[in-house]
Amino acid sequence: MSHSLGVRQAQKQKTRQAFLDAALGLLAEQSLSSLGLREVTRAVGVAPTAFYRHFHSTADLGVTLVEEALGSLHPMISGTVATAGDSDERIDRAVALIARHVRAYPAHIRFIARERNGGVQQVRAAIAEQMDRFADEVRAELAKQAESDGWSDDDLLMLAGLYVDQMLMTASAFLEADPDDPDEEERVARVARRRMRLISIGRRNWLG
Amino acid sequence: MSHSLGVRQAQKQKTRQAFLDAALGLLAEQSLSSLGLREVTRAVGVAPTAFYRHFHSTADLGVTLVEEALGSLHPMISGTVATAGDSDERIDRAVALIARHVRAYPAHIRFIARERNGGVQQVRAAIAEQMDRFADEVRAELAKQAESDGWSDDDLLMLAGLYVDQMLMTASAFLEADPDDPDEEERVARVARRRMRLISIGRRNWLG
DNA sequence: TGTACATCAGTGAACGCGCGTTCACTGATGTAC
DNA sequence: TGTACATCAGTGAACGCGCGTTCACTGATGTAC
Repeated sequence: MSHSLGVRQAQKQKTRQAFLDAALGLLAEQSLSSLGLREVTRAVGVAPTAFYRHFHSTADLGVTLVEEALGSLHPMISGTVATAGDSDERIDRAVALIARHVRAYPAHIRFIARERNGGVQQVRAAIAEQMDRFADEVRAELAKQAESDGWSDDDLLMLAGLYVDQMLMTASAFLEADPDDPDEEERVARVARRRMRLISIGRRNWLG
Repeated sequence: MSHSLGVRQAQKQKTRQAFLDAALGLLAEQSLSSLGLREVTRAVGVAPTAFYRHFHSTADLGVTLVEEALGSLHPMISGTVATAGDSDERIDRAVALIARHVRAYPAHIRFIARERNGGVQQVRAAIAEQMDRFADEVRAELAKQAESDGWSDDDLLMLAGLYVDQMLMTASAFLEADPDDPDEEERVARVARRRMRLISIGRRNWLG
């Protein structure tokens, strides 16, 4: 068989991914600024010095994790926006979509929520940049909808930012909920739906 | 003169406060989970062992900082809610109040925003508890307003939580703004005002 | 007021430990001919 | 296809350092009489 990558490159990528996965796992219980290089290599099962073949520092690894985590968030957000109109049924589906994503990628959500205001400036900057990009994509998506007639781009961006922040907060709230207690999850979902509904009502009556 | 506290107790309190102040200063640039006990004692100018006369651990110190920081947030939040009605003028005043508070206590805001999702579970729990109390107070305040006729307590709590989250996000956004660039600050304020206005419109038309 | 004893906030030496980083290395993979 | 050399991901020993925590201590403050 023919590979685009040689054996060596493939193995390197595999190790690199093992670093990212191990770090994400460790970050469930601590923040990036207290994550040690040796701790990560121990979890992967390689010598501490191997770390330097892939990253300059744990901050550098953190920036890479931002790309990965926000990459997984992307379909969740665009899916939610495409889904979320004003009808209650569409809001229900949007919130269910968020809940499903949180169950699929809890570590990603936790990482982004934590490090968005965390102690590592490079990572904060990377997250802020990606969130701004998300907001702009959501703005473009909203602009296509009929409800946005008469809205300035600036106002749409404001609304988009509100949606994005709200989604991340909802996702973060789902994380806190005990996965074995469906009641608790449903309570989070109910609040999220009503918040979204209130924002939708605000949107519908904006300038009007 | 007669004191309620002896010289010894007064000195102890002074040192304790010095620990809290030093820690808060150090936490401008890092998160609690990476804050070292020796780092704090060095900043205060006492021996490392003196720390144990006041706190069990840096996590314990963090919980105390939560009380202090959210104590300072309290007037900001109740002031904002009392101020914030639906009129544009009242929203302007509420946002200006937040901006003023951020300039007065930037370290408190940064600490709460960072540690709300941070790596120290005890501190996260303490913040969550206080934020829930805030939301409940805001709910009680909202209940007194005429606009809340026909609202269930549950819906009011949802709205209160939305307000509280929004205030913290606004405060956090002001923090990012370069204090020497009034344009940047004004941009943050404009977005915050419009978000609040949209929420107010949603409130006014809720169930209606 | 004066004396004798108790308290306790802050000290300073000592400890074992894990950290990040350096360095020269090994041996499998890749390349040129 | 076979050979000789280059590359480079991962190794393992070594380093100096700052960490959290222990312990017995000191000396100013507090209390009892």
